[in-house]
Amino acid sequence: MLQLQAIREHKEVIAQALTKRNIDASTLLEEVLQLDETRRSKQTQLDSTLAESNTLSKEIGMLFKNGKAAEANVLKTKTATLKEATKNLQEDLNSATASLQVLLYQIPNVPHPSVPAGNSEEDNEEVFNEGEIPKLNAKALPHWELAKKYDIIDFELGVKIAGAGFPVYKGKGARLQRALIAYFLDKNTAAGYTEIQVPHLVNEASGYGTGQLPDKEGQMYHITADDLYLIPTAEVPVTNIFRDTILNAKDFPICYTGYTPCFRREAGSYGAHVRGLNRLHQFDKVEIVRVEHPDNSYKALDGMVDHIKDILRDLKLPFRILRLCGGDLGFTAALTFDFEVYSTAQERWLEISSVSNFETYQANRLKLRFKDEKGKRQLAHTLNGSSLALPRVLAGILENYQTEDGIEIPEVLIPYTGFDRID
RNA sequence: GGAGAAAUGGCAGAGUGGUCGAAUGCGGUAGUCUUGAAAACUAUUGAGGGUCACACCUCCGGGGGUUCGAAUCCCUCUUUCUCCGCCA
Repeated sequence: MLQLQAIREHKEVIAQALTKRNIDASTLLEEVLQLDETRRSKQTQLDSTLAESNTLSKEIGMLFKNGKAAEANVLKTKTATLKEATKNLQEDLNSATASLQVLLYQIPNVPHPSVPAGNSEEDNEEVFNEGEIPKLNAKALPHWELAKKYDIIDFELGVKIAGAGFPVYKGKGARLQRALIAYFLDKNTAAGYTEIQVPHLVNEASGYGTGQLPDKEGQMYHITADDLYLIPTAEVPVTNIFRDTILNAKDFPICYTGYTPCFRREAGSYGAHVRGLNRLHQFDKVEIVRVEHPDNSYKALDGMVDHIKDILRDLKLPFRILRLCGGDLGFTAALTFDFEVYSTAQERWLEISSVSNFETYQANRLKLRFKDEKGKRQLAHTLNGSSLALPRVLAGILENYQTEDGIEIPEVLIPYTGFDRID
């Protein structure tokens, strides 16, 4: 959520920056300012009415104490009208505040100056590319066929138990999943991230805190009986640790990592690109989350990007990094780098990580602040990234490491799997 | 799931209808003293809105109500603790 003060001061600049997302927010911003104006004037009226009735109440108290009941009763009738006015003003104020909130929820984050203009993923800017794309033999298979051939992932069984998009991992497939999770967590903790385990279900306030609500309402599984949501990413519970908190400047940087399953309804997804592990309703992911001083957040973002590069080098997977264009940028992000691994058998790039700086957008909703050096409170910056999402890493490994008679295991994972090939 | 008790500032803890945004202690910050530190002493120390700055308004778990006036009374929800039941 954008800060009102920023909108008041830089309306034009913000509207201009939002055109990169291909939206014209100028009327919306104008409405926000007008509503804010209304809200403040109602607030002022309410305040002075309350002040008046507070004064009267005190006088009435004094009069009763001094035995002047008659005079007190005269004042009482006066407070009745004030009370009525208070009630109306309070209602006006509440409705102005609520409408303002609704409007603010509709405005996405302002893109960082480096974000390229563009409409779709076609316009994302490749900023880095590394690793040899292996030459596979003609009989190379996509991972869903490999999964069947070596009996390591059973998609049909998942359909029977839950539905499409809920695979069952078996034998070495299951072990490889566990190995990847353990390896990622070890790698992240070695880089200074503190490992935590968080709830996999969150309440509504948490959904609003990180911006999944109301924007992505239909994409989360909602348990109506208890009004809880299954998390679409660990970002939600981990970042919400800091909802309604005031940190000290010396607490930075705050670095957390956690493994969770992620649940996504993926309503509206279809087609060949959702085959196999490419798009699932439930998948595993290890996430990194940072809370930073505003002065340091972009340096932190670079650090996270470097960290993920390092993991992919370890795994010896060919990858590239994209700077997302305005049209492809998530609602809450100011700048996002996507990591993609090349799937040789599918002959396409698979997104395996997304690293973003949200600046104060989430912090404003979360009320995540810190006391700066002068003791003044200001909003912190939040960042997060996948480190990494399992299914497509698994797909990349299966496809790129396949040989005619088995699948090799990347060297760094062997201590975790306890085997060096699947055959 | 049943019965009972509770929820107050960073923490502990007073406050049962008016001058309470809230005693006191601890903690934090600044200062005095000291070569330095500790101790002691002094001052200061919650959040949000609003204002150029004041004023002013709101907040004692959340929501609603009674009252001229609510931390204090009533209703409701949530959470915590104790006992019983169940249980990985």
